[in-house]
Amino acid sequence: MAKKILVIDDEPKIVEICSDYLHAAGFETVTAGDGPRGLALARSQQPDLIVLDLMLPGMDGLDLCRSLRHESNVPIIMLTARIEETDKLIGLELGADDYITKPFSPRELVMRVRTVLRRAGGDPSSAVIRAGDLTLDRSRYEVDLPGRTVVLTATEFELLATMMSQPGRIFSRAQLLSAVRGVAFESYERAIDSHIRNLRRKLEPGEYIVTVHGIGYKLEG
Amino acid sequence: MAKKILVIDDEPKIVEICSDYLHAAGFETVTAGDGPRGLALARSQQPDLIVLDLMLPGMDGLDLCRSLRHESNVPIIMLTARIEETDKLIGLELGADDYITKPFSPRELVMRVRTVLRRAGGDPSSAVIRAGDLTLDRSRYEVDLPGRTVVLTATEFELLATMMSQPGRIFSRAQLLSAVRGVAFESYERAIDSHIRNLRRKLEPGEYIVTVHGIGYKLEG
DNA sequence: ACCCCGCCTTCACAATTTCTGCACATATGT
DNA sequence: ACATATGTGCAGAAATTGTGAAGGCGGGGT
Repeated sequence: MAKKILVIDDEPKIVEICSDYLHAAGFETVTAGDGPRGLALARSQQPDLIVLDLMLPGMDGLDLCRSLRHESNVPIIMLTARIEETDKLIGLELGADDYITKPFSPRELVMRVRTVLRRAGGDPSSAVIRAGDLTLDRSRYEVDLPGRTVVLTATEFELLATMMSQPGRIFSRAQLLSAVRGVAFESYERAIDSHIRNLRRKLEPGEYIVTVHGIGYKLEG
Repeated sequence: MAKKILVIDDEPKIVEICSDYLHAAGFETVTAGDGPRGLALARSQQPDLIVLDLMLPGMDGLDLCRSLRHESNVPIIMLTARIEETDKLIGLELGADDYITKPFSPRELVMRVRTVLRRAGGDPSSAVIRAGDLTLDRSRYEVDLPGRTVVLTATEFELLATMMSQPGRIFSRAQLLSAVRGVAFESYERAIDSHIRNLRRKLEPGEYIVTVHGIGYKLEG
């Protein structure tokens, strides 16, 4: 299946060129000319990668990048006008996966897109997972939320990690159970309810876990 | 002076990507495509840090990791395949300084390399590790804490040194055992419990060692 | 060679933490 | 209002860790 790339830039020319070359390289593309529309498309289209201009009218690319990072782990390639800005980007630890300085050749763009996709494409379980203002660190077995660190039990931790790996996706109790206890584990599915409750209590007053009546649970997203 | 990084992986593309980004980040790099060559380079080049793929032709990455550990204290970052659902502790069983799951982003690699180097950096000449209140002196097999000096046994010392090398990071019993006994010695994992207990008693009344139920132990931090 | 002593390992059992299963109260959707 | 699904409190079950004690092994001294 073709990977979907979202291109966000205020210069129609740039957008068109990027889109054309990415198409030619076998990618599906979606485009936006400003920040707000880009953010909306990122949410509705769930692209596999985003190419984002640093300078945008209406919403700064920097803010947009930060917003996007809060909701998903989608790979982002930043387009920057100057080399100096590049240093800032790295220094700020924006969370972009790569950057390209303008002017750039379309060939280079395609190459970078392929490269980033190859190594960042859908990795559900790295040591650190972020979703919204939750940050989960496997190597420390801790979850940070604004202002404090929460200690979770192993089961609660795996439960949260599973949901955080794909914010917004709905998981059935059976799926959550197998994620926590390994495959084919016969048990009372509603034991999950108890763990969800304990998790919610520890995450208070935040409302992170959403109940989907009749289906299961999901992380807000 | 630029730090020298040795990258060992059988996939030329991976090696190239790592090498490029490390170069861009100001490191000097040396590369090897298989285990034996990697071991030889580690000996002849004496790199400041090694990035090592877990899966290698000719010589398993894990064996190589152990061999390297026997000869020097060079920091090692392991590259591992995607974590299986059932194997939530794969990262803890490696006995390396850190690990990264593939696919990974270049910023993540560079960040981890910097972190590990900073951790291991200190002054190589004085075998002293500090973490919070604790100061550990390898040349004397002693630990200083506020107000007094405690004498430890060899096992207790290595145990504490391992945890102090990365405060806050969790270590499984298996990992602590291999850190203390060199390799993954087949032995009763809960022997670690006894040493932890003895360590705690000697460190009283401080609460330095934290139990993470179902996972292992870690140093506060 | 023999004994003593410190250290590591192992075991059995107690203490503690976490998980599961229920019963019943609430909430949701038709 | 009815049928179904979810939230909650709790107690027993299950799993994990803490602890004290005993045995093994090896080094040093006699």
